[in-house]
Amino acid sequence: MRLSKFPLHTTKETPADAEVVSHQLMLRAGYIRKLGAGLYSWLPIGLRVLQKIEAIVREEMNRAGAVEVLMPSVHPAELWQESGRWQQMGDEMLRFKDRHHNDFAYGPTHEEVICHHFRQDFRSYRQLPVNFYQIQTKFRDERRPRFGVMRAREFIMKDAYSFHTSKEDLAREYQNMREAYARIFTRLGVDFRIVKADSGNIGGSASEEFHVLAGSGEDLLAVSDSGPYAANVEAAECQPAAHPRAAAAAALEKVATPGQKTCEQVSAFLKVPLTGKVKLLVVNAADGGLIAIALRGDHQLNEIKAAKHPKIASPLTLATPDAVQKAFGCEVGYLGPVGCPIPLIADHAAAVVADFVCGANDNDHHLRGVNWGRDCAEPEAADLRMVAEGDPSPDGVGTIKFYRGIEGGHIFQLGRKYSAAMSLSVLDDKGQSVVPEMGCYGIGVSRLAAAVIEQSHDASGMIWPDGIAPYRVILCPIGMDKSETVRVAVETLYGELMAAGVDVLLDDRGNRPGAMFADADLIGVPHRVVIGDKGLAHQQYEYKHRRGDKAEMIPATTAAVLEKLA
RNA sequence: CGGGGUGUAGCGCAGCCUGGUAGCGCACCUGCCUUGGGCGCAGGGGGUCGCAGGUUCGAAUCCUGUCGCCCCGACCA
Repeated sequence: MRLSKFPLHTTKETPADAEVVSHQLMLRAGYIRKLGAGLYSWLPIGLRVLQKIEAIVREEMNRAGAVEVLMPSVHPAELWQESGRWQQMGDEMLRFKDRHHNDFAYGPTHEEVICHHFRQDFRSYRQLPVNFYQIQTKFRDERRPRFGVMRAREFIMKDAYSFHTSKEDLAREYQNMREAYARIFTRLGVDFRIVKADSGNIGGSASEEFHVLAGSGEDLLAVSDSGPYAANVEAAECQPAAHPRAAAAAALEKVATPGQKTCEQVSAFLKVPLTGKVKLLVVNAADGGLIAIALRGDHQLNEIKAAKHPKIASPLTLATPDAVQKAFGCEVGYLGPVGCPIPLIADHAAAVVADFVCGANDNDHHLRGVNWGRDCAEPEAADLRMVAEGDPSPDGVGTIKFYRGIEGGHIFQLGRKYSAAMSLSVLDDKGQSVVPEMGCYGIGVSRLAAAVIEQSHDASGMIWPDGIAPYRVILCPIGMDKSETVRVAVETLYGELMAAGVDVLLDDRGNRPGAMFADADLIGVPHRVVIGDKGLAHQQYEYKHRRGDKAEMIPATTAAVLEKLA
């Protein structure tokens, strides 16, 4: 492609509202343009990258035995009412009516639609397993779209849905997809981790996320420093303490702590470490009443784990200050387990603290030297807290270290949640009707383009791996308009590279060298060849890799350039 | 959804407090010049100041309403 015929619009200045580097660079390099909040157009140069990522995804999905389909973005409401998600999805699902006043949704995901098609055509176990995938536009009306295409409302997703006659076969396909995903992420050239995940809204049992590691990532990952364990902090378990609780040594004592409400304040005021304090949170219980959760002073509640506890209301909601005042007769800052008027569950770590400090259930007072079993009832213990950096890994190998990641893929074993709700069935080999097991597997294709940039850029711009670069090589002729020698040389090279099937970009706009180099660096083309009178005088081109800091002279032949690309 | 901010040329911004000819940089057009890291000089085009009301002789500027966008939080693929 000749740049003189290609609409490339780069800027020196960074748009004011772009926060993360990928968003800034995609705007500056003319990859994307904003249409509205969370809505982006892909311009020609950006679309080439998107299509190359799609091509890799398509190749690996096909290789893994999945078959491609294409389903509509617009879904009749009836399907979503049938699964029950018309109500559950809330405002995240965009809804509208057609001219007949019938309800529709713009699909945020396609379980309902694929299930509908499955039941139209599938009757026998002989037709299974099957795995359908598509690469298609989704819309999720995020409350706060941000970071450009990294968290857009409309985005491109590869979603796949598999159907099986047994859990074992589902587990086999899940593993197959896991391997396909690992190949995809590897081919994209990114540093990634596969982590255990909470399955959230989609539901189902086993689920893992594929995260591209990046400081700007919105997810926090708990990864063992020396073992295989890796989980999203939302899903990371915490093991009960390996050591039993120490025996009570201190006497119970009530102390005045005027105005000291937070654990940090009390800890500093009484000069006890945060780990020697127990705090109480009051949340709404599953039975409609209140329930107290005891955590060690330095720990945070994991709301997802807590909401799964049978005694706690789901979704988890904090009790109002008024409700707490009414139940405890004091403010939120002075709660403690001694004389707790409502049921109490303690996190494993809080349950093994001895001689601890806690609120006295009396304004401006705390207790010290408190011990479970002696001063209050032995608590029911559960895993309720957020994992912390430095914790032992739950699998016993290594300690937990935190990383930030961008979720690029998510795989689920759904089980029969949707197949049962949508009344799917096939006959098995004994003529019995069975509800198929389902898996689903997603990749955020447009998000991955941004994620790669987050991991691979420098002060001058993007740095694409060869496999997904918009063009692999850019030719920069110096003084092309003046020098016939340069013009002939670069035209010849350009023609021969095109003939060799190389994605080559020729900067024939007549710019000065500085401007050409700045654009080449910004758009991230991995290989650059400079053709000038100086080099040609010695039958040489100048070659530079985008990652290299120095250029080198190579023979002025197409073969020498092709060798660099190999 | 709660809190904060912002809307002036394609982009980045000043002007607003204290009402009186709408400006700067980049980009764009023309000419000359220049050609190894976003050249230089000269000339030029482009804005109903988000929208709707109001106050005023006069509103980008003051008032009211409304919409868009951004940030923080909560929530969530």
